Amino acid sequence: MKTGGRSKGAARKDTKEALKPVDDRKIGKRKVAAKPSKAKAVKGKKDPNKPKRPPSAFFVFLEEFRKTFKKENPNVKAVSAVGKAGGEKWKSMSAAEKAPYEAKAAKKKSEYEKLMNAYNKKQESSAEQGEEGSERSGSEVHDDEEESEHDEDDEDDEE
DNA sequence: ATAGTGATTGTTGGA
DNA sequence: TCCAACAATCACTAT
Repeated sequence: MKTGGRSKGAARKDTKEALKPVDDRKIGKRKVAAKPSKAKAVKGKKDPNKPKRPPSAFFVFLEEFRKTFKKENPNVKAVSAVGKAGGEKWKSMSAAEKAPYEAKAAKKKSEYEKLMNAYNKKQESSAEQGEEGSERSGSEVHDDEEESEHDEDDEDDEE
């Protein structure tokens, strides 16, 4: 039944280029700017619910890659080495290989949205409501391996 | 001693 | 629409 349910995926070829304004153009140093967090955070309020950005598929792959890389190169002590090697390999991987990583990344995003929801709710609700250590709610997530990834659309459309 | 840096790409959110 | 900053990691280095 994918004849009718073909909403996203194809038909976005035109915007594809538009969506990709930068291929590998150096916009500048993406280095993280000053981080007045820790030192300042100590004084300011702590945001235990502050959801950090979900790791992209690349990071998911990188995490595993790091282990392998370090395992074969225990002498390498440069994060840049793993990053470069990982990035190179990542580009070498096919969409099919990245699929599982992307799937995981997709899930991470789902959780991120959920965390954000709670984070927003908290902020909107009240600054303090007595949850500083009063986390006693059985909100155990069911980590079932039930992924509904059955939307394998076309993957051959890569010029 | 603390925290910032270096390098990778992707994702997300803001302007 | 587009850009910019940040996500992990780990040893080193600067103040």
